[in-house]
Amino acid sequence: MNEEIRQQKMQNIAELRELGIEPYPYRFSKTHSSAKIKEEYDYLEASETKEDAILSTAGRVVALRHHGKSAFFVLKDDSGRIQAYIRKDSVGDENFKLFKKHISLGDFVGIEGFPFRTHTGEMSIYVQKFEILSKAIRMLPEKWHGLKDKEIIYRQRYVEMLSNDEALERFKKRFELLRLTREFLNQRGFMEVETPILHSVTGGASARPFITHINVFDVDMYMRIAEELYLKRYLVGGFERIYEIGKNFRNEGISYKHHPEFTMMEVYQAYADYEDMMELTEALISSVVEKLTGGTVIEYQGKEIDFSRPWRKVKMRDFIKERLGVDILEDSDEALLQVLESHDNIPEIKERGHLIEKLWDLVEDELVAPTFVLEHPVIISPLAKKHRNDPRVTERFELVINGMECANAFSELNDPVEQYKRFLHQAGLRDAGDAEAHMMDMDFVRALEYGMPPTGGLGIGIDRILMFITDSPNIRDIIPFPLVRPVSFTEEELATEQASEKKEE
RNA sequence: GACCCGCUAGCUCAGCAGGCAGAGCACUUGACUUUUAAUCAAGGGGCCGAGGGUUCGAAUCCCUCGCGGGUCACCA
Repeated sequence: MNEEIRQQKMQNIAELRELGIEPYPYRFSKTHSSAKIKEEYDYLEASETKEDAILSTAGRVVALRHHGKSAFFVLKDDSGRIQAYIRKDSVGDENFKLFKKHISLGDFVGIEGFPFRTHTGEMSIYVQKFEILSKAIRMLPEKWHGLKDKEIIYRQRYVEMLSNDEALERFKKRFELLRLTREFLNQRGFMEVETPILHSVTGGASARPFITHINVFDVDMYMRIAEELYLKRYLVGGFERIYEIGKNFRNEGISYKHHPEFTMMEVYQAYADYEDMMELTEALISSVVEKLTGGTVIEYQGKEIDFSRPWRKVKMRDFIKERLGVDILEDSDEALLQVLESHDNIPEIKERGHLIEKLWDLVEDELVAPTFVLEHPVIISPLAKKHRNDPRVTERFELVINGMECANAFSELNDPVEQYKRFLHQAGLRDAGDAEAHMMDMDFVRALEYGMPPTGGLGIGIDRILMFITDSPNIRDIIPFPLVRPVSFTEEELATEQASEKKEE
């Protein structure tokens, strides 16, 4: 970074200490957020003051305009921005000199004063006292264009948050979504539970896991790829309505819709089936979308997406047959492969399940509005119950929005013998080189042998839903601290080291 | 993993027929007591991502590497 500016900042801090002013003090009594001030004194007319309403607020200085014997500055806090006005005759000569010399863009400042509205109508605080709360050494990104460098945005998200107001709002929406989801489920009588993240056998999804090592047992373990199998153990144990919101880890590629570490919400309801889960999905997602965007029709990357209920339902078999002319239940492997070849989309593993998944991928993009895709074949659904009317398919659905899979649910398979057979088939695929096939989980089979009630289960990809709500083109935009390739910090260390030596002097 | 694009001041970006490294904001100094992308005057600031090559001369052309972005492939 700019060494000259850094030196100036360090010099500035040293001077403050000489004046007996601590640049990093301990606390400040903040009575009002910026938003609260604007709300509470909204009635003030232009040029009107409210001198008897002494209040205090604090935030980061994000704009500063000196005018000789007065100055305007803007404090940013987590509710917004508020302008402050300071003048020589309001704080005294000494304090004003201190302000001019030692308050810079980027610093945290606490102020006390009263609200007023300027001639031009801007709600402001007339500063009577101010206090340095934390000095910044680094310079803020440009005020007008904001921060645009994707590398800084992803690697130093805090810089994006502090400089681009939109970023703070985007992440507030993320946590608001989590809050609303919990509220919705709690209201329906679901209890939030937790399951392990370190698994000796991991399952519940088709994915490559991360491998880690536990020293006390001296064995490798997996980071979970799904919460599913442990949540169902709760059902065996006697819980009836549970959910978990947590991180899953999949050691696979990164794309605009894939991130190795992502947030999944899974819900399980005893005595329910996939139809009930469909109702739950529709109700939950349309409710949070409406609360967070203010409507049921959203604009996503210039495209209109309508979340109004009820959502469209298509059977996987029918949709593929309609678009590609091939029947995934009746036609031979060769016939399926032929269609894939004609679309230049040949899977590495030529097993029937993979062929079906590949065929689906070809048509999935056509679904823009939220659509339930129903009745996946048994072969690609090792944890779902067979359909009550057709043993070739399962009672399962996936929710597709704008070509992206956002939820997955089924009437949970609870027949232990059947589950064992399904695992065996998957184990066969693993042996044949499919690294994403499910692992045999004998403890889970044993759990089912004790009896699990008929259960509806549902998983929702929280990040993807959030992409639509915030109109974000890339999943990394709504993951606060996305995975980045590690880099060295030699330059940063050197600069800080020099500063620390200077401080010792 | 393959292909394409990018990397120049703290930030946003020019400069790429090869010829002294630029602007705006930010920073420093000064003026200014209702500004809001404040204004005015003066000034400082660069390993042009790294390394190698071509050339009298490279930010600019070529090669290798690093980091990032996008598209495709695998995956939710």
